[in-house]
Amino acid sequence: MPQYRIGELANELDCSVEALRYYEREGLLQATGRSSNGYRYYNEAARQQLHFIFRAKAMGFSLGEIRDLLSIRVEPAAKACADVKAIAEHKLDVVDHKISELIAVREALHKVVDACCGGDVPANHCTILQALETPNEGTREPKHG
Amino acid sequence: MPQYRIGELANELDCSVEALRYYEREGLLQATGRSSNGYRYYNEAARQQLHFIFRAKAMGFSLGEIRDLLSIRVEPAAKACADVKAIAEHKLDVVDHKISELIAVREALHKVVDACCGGDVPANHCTILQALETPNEGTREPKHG
DNA sequence: CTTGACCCTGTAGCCAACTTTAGGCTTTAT
DNA sequence: ATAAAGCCTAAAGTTGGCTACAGGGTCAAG
Repeated sequence: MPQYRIGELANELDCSVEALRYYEREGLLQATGRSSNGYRYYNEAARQQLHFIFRAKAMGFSLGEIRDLLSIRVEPAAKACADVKAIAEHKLDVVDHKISELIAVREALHKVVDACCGGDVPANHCTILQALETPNEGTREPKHG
Repeated sequence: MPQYRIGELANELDCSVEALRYYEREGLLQATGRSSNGYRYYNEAARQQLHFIFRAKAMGFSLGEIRDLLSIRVEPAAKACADVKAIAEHKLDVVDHKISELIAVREALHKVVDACCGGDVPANHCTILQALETPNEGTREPKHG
């Protein structure tokens, strides 16, 4: 059963030592124990828990949400599958919402960029600036290509 | 020509008084002037500039980028249309990148949510937790359809 | 025996875009 | 006359997820 010192674990999972200490403070990952000299050590289970944390982070969960997921993971019998699914579904909603907002932004930017002549011409009549100034929505139609 | 006190302008454009003072400190929106009592006042041009700021913010520009856009707006003859377009196109790239990242996240979440029974059953074998634990990437292919 | 890599704690700093707090004027309404 | 509402400045606090620093102990190599 391998044991890791904090630097080894950080190295192996490609994060900083400070991040691991931070996770400990935040209650996401306790060290397995301390050596007689006070050094933290971690076992394989801790390594897997850290892996779990990174995977959840990559899915867009915040550290707070990950803490919730971890509490379920540690004591899975106490919580229903539905609870986990609810957390994931909520996050899915949030992500969907963000995506649709960003798509709206992209469309607006696209219109505005398309409408711009982009020439080496003073920006006196730049349609991007105009588009941002008009009190109504976006660029309606390019004035002259 | 209407003049606004800071609270009136904030009210009209639905932001906080503090935000307006912050924009002033950050060089985004100077008050038109000060009354004898020291109160800021704003004219219509200032109101439009604030409107510009909000529209740009809604497009995903940071305050720093908006400052750049404003400097162009304030002195449009000094900058070419191409400069403005470059800023907007760069932002478009950034937005596109964010969108594709979020779509990847959404797909991963979707798979994981779909695979979960979601029942009122202890989470011992919750597929979401399992997916977060598996050492390789994501859900590759459904095990059995 | 000393250098350097590694570890410890605790606190402070970073980023953006504000918000809050503290302390103090001015104006408006009663 | 007074109280509420609105304005002023300057500075500190907020959020999340760390990173950096100060000051010091531990440990293997040369």
